[in-house]
Amino acid sequence: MRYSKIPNETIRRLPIYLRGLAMLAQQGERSVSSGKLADFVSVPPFQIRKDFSYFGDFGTRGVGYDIANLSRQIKKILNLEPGHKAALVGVGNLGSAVLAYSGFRIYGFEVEAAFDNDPAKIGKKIGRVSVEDISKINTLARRGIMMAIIAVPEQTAQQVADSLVAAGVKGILNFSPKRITVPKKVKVITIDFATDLARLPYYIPSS
Amino acid sequence: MRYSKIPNETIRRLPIYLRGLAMLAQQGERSVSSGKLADFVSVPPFQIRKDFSYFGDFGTRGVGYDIANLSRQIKKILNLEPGHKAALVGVGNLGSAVLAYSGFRIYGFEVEAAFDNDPAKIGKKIGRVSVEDISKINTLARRGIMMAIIAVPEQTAQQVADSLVAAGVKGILNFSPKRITVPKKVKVITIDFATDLARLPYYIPSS
DNA sequence: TTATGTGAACTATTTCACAGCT
DNA sequence: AGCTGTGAAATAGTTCACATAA
Repeated sequence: MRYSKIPNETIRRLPIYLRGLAMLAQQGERSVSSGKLADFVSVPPFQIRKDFSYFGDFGTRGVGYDIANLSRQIKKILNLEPGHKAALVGVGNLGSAVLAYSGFRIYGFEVEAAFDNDPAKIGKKIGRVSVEDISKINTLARRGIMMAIIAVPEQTAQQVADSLVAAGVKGILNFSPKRITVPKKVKVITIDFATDLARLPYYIPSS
Repeated sequence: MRYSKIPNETIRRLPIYLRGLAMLAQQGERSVSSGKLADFVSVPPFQIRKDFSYFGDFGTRGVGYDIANLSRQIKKILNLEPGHKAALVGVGNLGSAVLAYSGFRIYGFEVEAAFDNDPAKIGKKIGRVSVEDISKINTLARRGIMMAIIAVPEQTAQQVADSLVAAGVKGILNFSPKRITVPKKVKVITIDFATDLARLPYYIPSS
């Protein structure tokens, strides 16, 4: 089944596997079976094997997968080069949480730039980055930043998306519930936690 | 096809429709066709009609859907009674963003309680709620709160989940990347934005 | 006319069972 | 003996075309 069409769901799971592998490596493990990895990531073993099988033979029969090698392969598939840079737009509570979050590191990411339109925030240093005026978004291309995180109020989300696209950004992680419109070649992933919360009661039996 | 098994994906889309309807209502519209709603929510019209058809005949042929009625029906399906209460655990940047977010309102939600283990935060009033000591989680049942949002560092996420389950919580929105383990009857929805960011480069052509 | 509701075809994804290496 | 890799079956979800009702 090698090199056939890859399910989107498989791509969605790869970063989860990567984190599981990072945890196992940290525990000093060198190799892992699909069964053991399954316990870490809550994905059934046959699903894990099938997912990997789309890309190649990464394991050794009777043994399992070499953690370092498998991690390298997944990173290659996902295009995760070390030192990948992302920009953040909107340094409110949510944006600050994103800036403070260290969980991007295992994916080789760094949030390298932050923008806001609030003069009180511009110039402030949060963690390792200084907050820049939102009008400076147009410098992203020359700084080699092609991914951005939108964490602004929904009224300004589309406008920010337009600036980002104009600045050459190719991928956007969008926290605003407003569906933003971008050219087809730009990939948008939206995280909308109000809708996620809203479907929780459906799965709760009585009340 | 009425009353047959409902796709999970349909349930996932219902809150999105609800927001679209709320926006249309705010613009003074009283009725809407699947085609017009499609423009608002970026879901194709036939998908919208099919989704509704699992639950009943909500529209009028040749006319469309009555916005007020359709909203009421969707809320009933999702079990969204007005005044639904949720608790927040972890009042860091992310938790504060959740507390400040007004987008829950159209779903009839209110974040009614907030907990943290930091003495500097306990007792502080953020928006309408006072931060309580995390040991008070056990009061949730008697306060009629059955849903919770976990926004704590991943090391403590499982422990918090255990307390919440012990306190009778039936649904959890989990922002920590650690897969938390709960009894089967408790529904967990995980939002893991690092993994979402990590698959963005896959969809970006060159680099 | 106009727009819904839906069976049927199609496509995507998961699950299983087991052959095949090490 | 143990664990991977994968075809084939089963399940889930999407898309279409059109009969049907206002």
